[in-house]
Amino acid sequence: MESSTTYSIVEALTKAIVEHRLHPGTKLAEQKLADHFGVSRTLVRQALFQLSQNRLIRLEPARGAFVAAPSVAEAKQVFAVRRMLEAEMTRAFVRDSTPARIKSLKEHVAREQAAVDRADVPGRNELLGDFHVRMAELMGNQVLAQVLGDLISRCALITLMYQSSAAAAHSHEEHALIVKALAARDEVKAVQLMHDHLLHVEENLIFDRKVPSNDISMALS
Amino acid sequence: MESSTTYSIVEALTKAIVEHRLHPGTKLAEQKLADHFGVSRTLVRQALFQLSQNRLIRLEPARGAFVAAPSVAEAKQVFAVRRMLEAEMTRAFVRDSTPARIKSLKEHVAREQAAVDRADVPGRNELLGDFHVRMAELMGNQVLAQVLGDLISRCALITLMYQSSAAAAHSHEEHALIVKALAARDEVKAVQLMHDHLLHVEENLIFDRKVPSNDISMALS
DNA sequence: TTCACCAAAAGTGTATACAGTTTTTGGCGA
DNA sequence: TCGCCAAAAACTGTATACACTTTTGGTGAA
Repeated sequence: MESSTTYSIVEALTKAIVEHRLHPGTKLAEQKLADHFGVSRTLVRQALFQLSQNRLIRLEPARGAFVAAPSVAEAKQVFAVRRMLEAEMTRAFVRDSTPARIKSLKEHVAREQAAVDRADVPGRNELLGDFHVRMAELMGNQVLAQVLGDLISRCALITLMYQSSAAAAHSHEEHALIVKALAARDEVKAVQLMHDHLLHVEENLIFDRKVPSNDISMALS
Repeated sequence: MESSTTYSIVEALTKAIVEHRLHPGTKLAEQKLADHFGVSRTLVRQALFQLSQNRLIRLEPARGAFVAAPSVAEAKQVFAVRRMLEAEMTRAFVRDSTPARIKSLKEHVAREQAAVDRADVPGRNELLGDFHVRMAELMGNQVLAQVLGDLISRCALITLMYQSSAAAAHSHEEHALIVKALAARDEVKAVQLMHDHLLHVEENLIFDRKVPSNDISMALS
């Protein structure tokens, strides 16, 4: 079960949504997607169902699939959960940190820096989210990494939609500070920095945008 | 999209798996399930896909669906994440606790007590898990409640499979102590109790069972 | 002009058909 | 008796068909 074709459709749509080629509210008609990908509606429906579980789209009974437009309230809730989870994750990270783990995080921050330097906005945004998933992975807890990954992809739409470029740069700086505290094994400081970092990201969201458009083929091609 | 029929199949299978009428490793053939529920394979496949996302079953390409048998390692990881999340949740709960919330938790614990008293094992087990979800819901954070609910249902198989009856009773007592600390607004103690509680649940799991059986119709009827 | 209404078009929800793969079975030979 | 292989059966993966619902577009009356 579970073909790679379905997965590739999920990937393509995810990318299109996260990169804003498909705007919130846009209807995703099954037959149009099926034609575009050259498959039957069956596979498209599987993909849409999975995307709905990822909260990237909304399924309305008998009406179809629409690109999600997460509410401000939902965004705040997601960030609240992330603060809970990541504060403790940071604490645990310090408690059994190793030179290899610190090194890996430092390398990640360096990649962020590179993306910022060359003004690679999509690359930078992806790396900024991955920083947090990376920490989870380094702790060797697959479940943690997956849960956190879900949360981050769940608010990916939000951050990418509402985060200013300046705020993104700020995020990168805070990552560097967090790694520094981790390297110093300063538990209290690291936890505090992580907590504040997530608070800052949330505070810097600008909830006042608007976007039209709805051409599926154009967005995907 | 998303019919209630699919949902009812998911419910029925979830119940059967969690209540151990379907044992880990049992194959769930689509046509047999379709016949049993009186629907086409289409709906069964949707249900199976959803169950695989809930980690209650495993989908193997071209081979089919099997009731999941979570590994010990995975169980430990799930509990680690729960400790992280719930420690902070408890902290947040104390910080803005209200008499109504405390009352609601006390009532829940009373229901647990009732289930224990009348030796209602399935009811007790469900309530023991719900205690934690209840806390999340009371905080008014839907996302938190959902994430925690997923984690709990994810290890439902484990706890229900490996938890001794004595350990379950112990869980109930610890819930009562946690509520007491919450009512007293003793943040440090409440967090400590919650942390230890989850540690105890994990420690009391007995990883040495075995089960055969594979008759789908019998398990579901 | 605006609104209500109805028929046609488009779209979703479920069942079924069919191709390709895996599992089972039965028989043959060592 | 056991292992091995091929044919059959069973099952999964994808496409298609069809019923039912929603949307659309236009017509007529207020």
